[in-house]
Amino acid sequence: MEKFFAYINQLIKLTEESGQAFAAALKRLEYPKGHTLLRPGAVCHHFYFIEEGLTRTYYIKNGKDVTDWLSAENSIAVSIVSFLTQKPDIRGIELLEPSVLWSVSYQGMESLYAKYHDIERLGRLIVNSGIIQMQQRFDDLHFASARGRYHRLMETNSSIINRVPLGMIASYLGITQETLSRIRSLY
Amino acid sequence: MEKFFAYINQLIKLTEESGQAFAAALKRLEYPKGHTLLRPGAVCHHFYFIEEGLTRTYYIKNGKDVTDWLSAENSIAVSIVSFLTQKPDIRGIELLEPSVLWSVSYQGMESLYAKYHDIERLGRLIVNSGIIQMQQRFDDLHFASARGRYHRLMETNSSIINRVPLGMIASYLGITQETLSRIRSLY
DNA sequence: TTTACTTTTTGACAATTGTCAAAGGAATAC
DNA sequence: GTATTCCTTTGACAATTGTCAAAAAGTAAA
Repeated sequence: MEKFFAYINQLIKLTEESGQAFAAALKRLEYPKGHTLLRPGAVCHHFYFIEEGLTRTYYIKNGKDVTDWLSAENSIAVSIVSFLTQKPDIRGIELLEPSVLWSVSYQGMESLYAKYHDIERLGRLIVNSGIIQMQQRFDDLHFASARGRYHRLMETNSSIINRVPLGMIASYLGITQETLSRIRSLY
Repeated sequence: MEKFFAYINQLIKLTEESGQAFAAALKRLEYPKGHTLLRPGAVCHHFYFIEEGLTRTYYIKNGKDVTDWLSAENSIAVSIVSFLTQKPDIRGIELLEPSVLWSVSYQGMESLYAKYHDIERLGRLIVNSGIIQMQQRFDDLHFASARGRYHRLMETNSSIINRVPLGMIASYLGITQETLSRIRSLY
């Protein structure tokens, strides 16, 4: 739990009371590789802080498996639109490694938001950082060649690349596995 | 101002006091076509609600002008990452039509957040809707052909398409103007 | 080890999209 | 109304990436 609170403390210092209320809303989870956190087509009722491990958010498009997002230690895994709207989404979440997670429910967050101003602020700041991450991802994807996208990912997330099968990296970058394999063979 | 409050009321009902404080932080602006709201490379100190008109967020990449976002009446124009981080960003914002805007400063929002819990919630909900929009845009761009992206834009934003030069639509979709022109000639 | 399964690479070819150049059109200013 | 500028289309060709198929390499289980 300290890891999660270290993450939160980067965003805001909660009061003693808020911090305890927040801690009470957390649930520790431990699952093996391959475990499904969210079934595709379901509503995302929780978000997960990853203390240890690796998760993949994905969906099936035209019969093909597409990796939408990868989250490792000290970051958050969630099907963000489904969580915010509490509506079903095609995205599912699975574990690529055995993981230790802290889950927080949508209802739990709503209760905390209503009761504690500073947790409402925390929620806002978490979504802020989500927007910043999405914008960076978007910029990478928008105007760069397949090779450029791969090399940029190498620079910024090389540790994750070696923990994930090539096909998943390829669809994450918006290219085919064959193209990525060829890019890698060239340098 | 009613238009802006109608927009806000879809997200949350502010208290009388909060509503008045928020209203006091608004500034009405009226500018001609071509006016620059934010210079590329500067820090985005304000966001703008568009009562009437059309704005374009753009940046220069490899010497080419890239349209990043288009916002029309009843929506918000902002260089989101720069606004949230208060750091410079390559994005600029300009008016594509004479426009009536309501601006809110970063500092103004911070003061309101600190004082009013419900405005902090409003801020969170506005960012939520921003992330949902970005995700939709991202999904469109990630796995669809140039033609598919154009047709989807036609379905969802046909009104904007006819108000914006083709080259700007093309870079918004991540394709060249020539390719878009050819797509359109085919149906 | 042997087998079965998954992941990665390679080849041949097709489809999509980009680049460069030039010509039409449309809008605006004088 | 003509000139000027901006916007859009078209052509020819090149570059990038995708598709389909198969082989090779790596991993895990029996």
